Amino acid sequence: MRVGEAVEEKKTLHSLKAQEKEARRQLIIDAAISLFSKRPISDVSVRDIAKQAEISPALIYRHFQDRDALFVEAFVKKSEDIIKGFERMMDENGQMNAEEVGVEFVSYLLDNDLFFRMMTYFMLDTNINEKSLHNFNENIRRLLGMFDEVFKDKKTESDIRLHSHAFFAALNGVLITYRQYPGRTEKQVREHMIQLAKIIGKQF
Amino acid sequence: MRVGEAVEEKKTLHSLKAQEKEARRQLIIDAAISLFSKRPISDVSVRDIAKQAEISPALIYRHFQDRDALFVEAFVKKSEDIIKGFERMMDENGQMNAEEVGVEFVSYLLDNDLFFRMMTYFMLDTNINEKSLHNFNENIRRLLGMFDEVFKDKKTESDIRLHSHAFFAALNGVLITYRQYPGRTEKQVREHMIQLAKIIGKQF
DNA sequence: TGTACATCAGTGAACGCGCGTTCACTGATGTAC
DNA sequence: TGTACATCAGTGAACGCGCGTTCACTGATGTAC
Repeated sequence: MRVGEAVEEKKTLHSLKAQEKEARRQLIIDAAISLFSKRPISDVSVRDIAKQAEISPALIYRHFQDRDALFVEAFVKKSEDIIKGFERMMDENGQMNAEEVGVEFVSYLLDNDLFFRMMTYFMLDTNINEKSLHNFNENIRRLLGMFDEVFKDKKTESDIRLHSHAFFAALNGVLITYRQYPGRTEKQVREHMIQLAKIIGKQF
Repeated sequence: MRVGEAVEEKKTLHSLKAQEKEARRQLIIDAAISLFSKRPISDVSVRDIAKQAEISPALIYRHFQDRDALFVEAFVKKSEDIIKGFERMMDENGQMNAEEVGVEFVSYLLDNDLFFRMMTYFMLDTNINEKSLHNFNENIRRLLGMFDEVFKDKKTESDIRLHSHAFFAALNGVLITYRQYPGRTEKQVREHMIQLAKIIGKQF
């Protein structure tokens, strides 16, 4: 039994260690996210992140292969948080029609504008590794699942997913296209986007 | 009269000079565009552009205030070219309904993918000066004008522009959202986007 | 027509900087006997 | 229980590089008298 106990304890110690390591990893990722929220992603350096996390830059390379790997993990984690937040909001609101969902979606993503800043940043040139990409796609699929709910009574089975795709893309387009509307205040931009979301929602 | 002639000649010489200068400017801009087409915009340096234009890097600063000014001019020029190309295509095709326009738009911008790469690049952090922004907006307005044509019989006056905005944004969204569809070939992505453009076109 | 001077496109090399990443080391903790 | 050794998180400084931009200069062309 003693041998068994020893092994048990060793396992626990090891897993505690692993947990600590994971926690430190997350601290680094959180530091990155915090900086991404404050300024353009391309202006954030490894040194900046180390400083924010109050560690040496060298330590980052004990947790991540390179700068890109850290950036991608931060992106995937923050996306997940944002999508989960939207999910929670949808649950609270209960059943909604397309117009209402559209308005909620646009409004929520205007409040969480890092989502699109990250999306566009990573679309431009970064190569995302298999595992992170899979993780990210899982989140997007959940998001599309929420859109499916809207159409589930009105369309035939095979059309549902296609309409979700189209609706989702259309709302993304509103958010991206009018982001920097010249000569309009932030509030006016928001109102215009919501108006467009309503128009699109009505059609679907 | 002699004096008058002299002035006339001087003017001409001066304007010839100015034309030459403008031509050299355009060569630099074209070199930039040519590199943007080949690789990620953020990977293109002033030295690269100088090399492509077969001039010294220092000369670029005799024509442009700084790197960003050159990048923005290249962006505005190429956007204009692409939008003009679309305009020409629309003219050739004659009157079209929303579904047809949607498919043409998506298809054309897939062939000219630099447009969205530039759009997203410049949306992220670059500050565009007043004059260039004005120029760019003029082009976008012409584009929206083409969309107006689609709705001009079906909607009331005040609704036309709003519907153009919504339709334009929705199609942009399709192009941006499914750009990097995991596990699909370029051809499959194109087909999916066109399918979505049709769905959106039908609703409008 | 000839000459002194001004202008300006154009250059290659250098400046100064910040970046991602690695090096060589420290010191705390765990392990084996 | 004490001691020698292994492991590994963590560090500050350094490496090497490429960037945007400027410097100090050249040489061709135009201008004035």
